Amino acid sequence: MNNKNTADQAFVRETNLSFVLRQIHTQSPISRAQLAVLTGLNKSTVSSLVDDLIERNLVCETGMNSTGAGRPATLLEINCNAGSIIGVELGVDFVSVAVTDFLGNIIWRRKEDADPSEDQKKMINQTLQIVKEAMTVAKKKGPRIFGIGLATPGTVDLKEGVLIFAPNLHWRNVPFRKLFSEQTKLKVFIENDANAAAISEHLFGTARQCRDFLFVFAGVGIGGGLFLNGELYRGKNGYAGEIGHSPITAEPSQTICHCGNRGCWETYANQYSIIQRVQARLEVKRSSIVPKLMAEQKSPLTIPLIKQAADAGDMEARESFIEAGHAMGQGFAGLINIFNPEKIILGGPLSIAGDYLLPTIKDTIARHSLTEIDQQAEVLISPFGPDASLIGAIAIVADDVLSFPSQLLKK
Amino acid sequence: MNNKNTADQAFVRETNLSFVLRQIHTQSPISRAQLAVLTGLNKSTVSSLVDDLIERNLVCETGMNSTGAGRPATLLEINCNAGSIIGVELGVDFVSVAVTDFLGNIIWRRKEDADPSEDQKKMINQTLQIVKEAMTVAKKKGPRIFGIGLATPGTVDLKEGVLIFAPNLHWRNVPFRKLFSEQTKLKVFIENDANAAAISEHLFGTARQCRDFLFVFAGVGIGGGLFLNGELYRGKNGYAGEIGHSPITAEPSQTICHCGNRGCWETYANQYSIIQRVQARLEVKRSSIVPKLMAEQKSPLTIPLIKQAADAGDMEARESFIEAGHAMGQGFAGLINIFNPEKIILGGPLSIAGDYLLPTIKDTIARHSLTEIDQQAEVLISPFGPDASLIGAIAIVADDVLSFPSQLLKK
DNA sequence: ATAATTAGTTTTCCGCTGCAACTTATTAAC
DNA sequence: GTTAATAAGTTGCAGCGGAAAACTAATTAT
Repeated sequence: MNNKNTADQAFVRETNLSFVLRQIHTQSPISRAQLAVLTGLNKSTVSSLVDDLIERNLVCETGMNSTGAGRPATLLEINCNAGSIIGVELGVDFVSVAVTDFLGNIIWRRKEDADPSEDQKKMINQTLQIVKEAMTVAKKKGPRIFGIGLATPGTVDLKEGVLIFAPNLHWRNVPFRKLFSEQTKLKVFIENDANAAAISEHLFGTARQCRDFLFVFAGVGIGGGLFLNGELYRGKNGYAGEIGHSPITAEPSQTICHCGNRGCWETYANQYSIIQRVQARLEVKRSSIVPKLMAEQKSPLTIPLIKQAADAGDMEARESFIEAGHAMGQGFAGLINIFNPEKIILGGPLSIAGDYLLPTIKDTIARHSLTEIDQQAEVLISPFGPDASLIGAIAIVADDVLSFPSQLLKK
Repeated sequence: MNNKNTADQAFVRETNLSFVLRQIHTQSPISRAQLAVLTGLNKSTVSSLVDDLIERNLVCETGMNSTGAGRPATLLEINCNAGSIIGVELGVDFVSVAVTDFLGNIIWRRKEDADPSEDQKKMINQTLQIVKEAMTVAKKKGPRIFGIGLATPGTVDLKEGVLIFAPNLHWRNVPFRKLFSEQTKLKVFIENDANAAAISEHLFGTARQCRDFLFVFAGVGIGGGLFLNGELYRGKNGYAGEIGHSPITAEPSQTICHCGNRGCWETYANQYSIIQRVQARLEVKRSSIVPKLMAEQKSPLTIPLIKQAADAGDMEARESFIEAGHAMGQGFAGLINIFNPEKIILGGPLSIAGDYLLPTIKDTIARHSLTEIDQQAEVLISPFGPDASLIGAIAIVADDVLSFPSQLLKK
C-alpha cells in the first residue's frame, strides 16, 4: 500500500531531473550555471543532470552566450524533436486527432464527424483508424513516439486508463488504454477534457508559471479544470469542476437546467443560451445581418456565425454576447471568491467570441467581487480556443515525459 | 530562488521520518514490521527511522503484541508527553488560549472577553498575558514547548507570521510572530481561523485519512477551509475560501450582504439570520418558550439560547434552524458540485445546532446535487464545535512537528 | 526438543548530492 | 602580446541514506 509518499535515491534523482527539465522547458534558452542558481542545486549536480537529459535526447545545446568577462555559457534548450505526441479529442459529434512535436507544435491534424450515440464500437474503430494514420506521420518525423493522449468529456480512471462515465456521449466503462495500447503498443493516457485543457495552459499556454488558476471550458455546458497548489484537483471521484451549476442572480430564472435546478449559471452562458438570445432578438425583428448570413452560408444559427455577425458590427449579435458575458462574469466572480485564483482562462467553442465577452466579464467581476479585499484575478482567453482539449490531450503526454524523464532510454 | 522543489539526502530522510511519524500518529499502536508493509520502506530503514524518532522523544514503545506464531511485535505510539502546545484563537469579541499535549488533549484553557476595535495594543498585551500564564502551565507539564499557534480571522502571511488584514477586527499588518516570539522565545505560527480548523479536523478530528474535504465555519459569516489533494489550499493571496458569498436561489433575495451583493448564501444561514428568523416568528407571537428563556437567563437572543429552546421542543426555534439548514444545504450542494469532496464538516458557533441543521442540509443536498453522477459527500458536525479554530491553532503547531521531526534535538 | 514463523538488527553495497579544487574559455588591463 | 580577472563547467572525493541479504531474537506448533 505504498502510495509513493516515501523517498529514496531514485526519487531524488527523478525529482531533480524533472525539475531541471521543467526549468529548461519554461526558461529556455538557459545555461547550466543559471540553472544552478535557479534550482539551488550544486553546479556539479546540474551538470550531471543535464548530461543525463542530453543522453536521453530530451535537451540539446544550442549555442553560446557571452556576457562580459568569463567563459561563455553553453545554452540549453528542449529538443523539440525528442519525440512526437499523438493527441485525441473525443467530442459529442466529432473526433479530432493531432500529431505534435515535444513542444506541442502541430505537425498534422484531422477532424472527423462522428456520432457516439449511434454505435460505440464503430466510433472507436473510426478513431483507431485516424490514430494509426497519425502514427505513420509521427514515425516519418522520428523514431520516438511518447504516447497517445485522450481527452474526453466525463470522468476517467487515470490509473487504469478507463473512461468511467460520459453523460454527453452516453458511454460507460470504456477501457481506452487497453483498446488503444493493444493496437498501437504505445503508452496511452486519458483525462477529462476540461482538466486536459487546464494542463495545456500550464504547459504550453498562458499559465506557464502559474500555481493557481481555473480553466473554464464553455461550450454545450460549462465545465472547469481546477489547477490548485501547482497541480490538478480532481476531487474524490474525479467529478470536481462542475462549476456551471452554481446559481447566479442575474436574471429571473426561467430556464430549468438539465441538472434539475433553476438559476444555474450554465443556462445563461452556454452555447445554446446565446443562440437563443439571438433568436429571441430576431423574432422582434430588429435590423440584423444574421438572417442574411445564415441564408448565404446555408448554415443554421451557430456561435461562429454569430461571431461573424458581431465582427461585421451587428448589434443584436454583440448584445447577445454582452448579455451572456454578464452571466459569465457573475459566475467568474463566484469562482474568484471561492478560489482566489491567479488567473481564469476561458476556452472551448465559446472562446472565439472572447473579444465581445471579455469586457463585460471583467466589468461584472469588478462589480461583484468582495470589495474589502483586493483579490483581482486575471481573466484571459485561451490561445487554443476550441482546440484547448485537443492540445490538452497532447499536454498530458508531454507532462508525463517532463515528470518522469528517466523512463526514457539513454542512447 | 530555490523554493525547495529539488531533493537531496536530507530531504529523503525528513520525508521518510515525517511519513513514518504520521503513520504512527494515525495508526497507533503499530509495530515496525507493520510500518514497513504500510510505507513500502525496507525493514531496516524503518528501524533506523523509528530509532531516530524515539531518540527525539516523539515516539515510544508501549508494549508487545503477539499474534500467533513468531516473535511478538513491539508496539509503537506517539509520545503524547513529547511536548506541549499553546494555541490562541482571536475572535471578534474574545481571546481564547489553551495548552495541550502533543495529541491535542487540553490541559488548561482560558477565554476572556476582548474588544479588538478599541485598542489593538491593549488586546495584544491582554493576549500576551494569558499566553505567559499558559507557558508556566506548560512548563510544569514538561520541559519542551513545541510552539504557539495563532488562529485569526482574515488573511495571513504564513512565512513571515504576519496578520495581513482582518476586516472583522479592523486590523492590518500585525507582526504577531515578531511580537510573540520576542516575549516568549518560542516558535510562533499563524493561520486563518477556518484554515486552522480544517487542519485540526485532518490531524485530530473527523478527517484524519481524508485527502479532500471542506471545513465550513459558520458564525458571524460563513468561511471555508479548503483541504484539497491532501493539503490546504489558500489561493494566490490567501483569500481562498470565501464560500459564503455564492448566491443561492432559496428565497427571494431581500437582504443585501455586507459584500454589496444580494442572494449570498451567508445572509440566509449565518448566526444573525437565524436570530432574525426567530425574532420575526416571535413578532407574529406564536407560542414559543424563547421569551421566557430570555427573561429567565437575562440574556439577549443568542444561538445557544435558541438551541436550548429547540432542545425543549420549541417549534419556532426548530423551524428557524430548519429554514437556515435549507439555505445551508443549497450552499453545500454548490460546493459539492464544484469540489466533489469526500466530506464537508460544519464547525463554528452555529455547529452546536448541528442536530437540527443536519437533516435539512442532507435533504437539500440530495435534491440539488447533480443527478447523473453519484457524488455524495459525507456531511458532519465538527467534534470541536465552537472551539474548532482554537484546536486548529494547536493543530498547526503539531503539524509542524509532524512535518519536520528532525528540527527537534536528539537527547 | 526441534522446526516454523515472524520481528527486528547488522553489514555491505550502491547511488545521490555537496564541496572543493580543478580546467576551460573568454574579456580587461597594462 | 602577455598576464590577470572572471565566469562556466568538470573531476574526484566524502558523507549519507535506503535496499538487500544475512543475521539474531522471540515466540508458537509439533
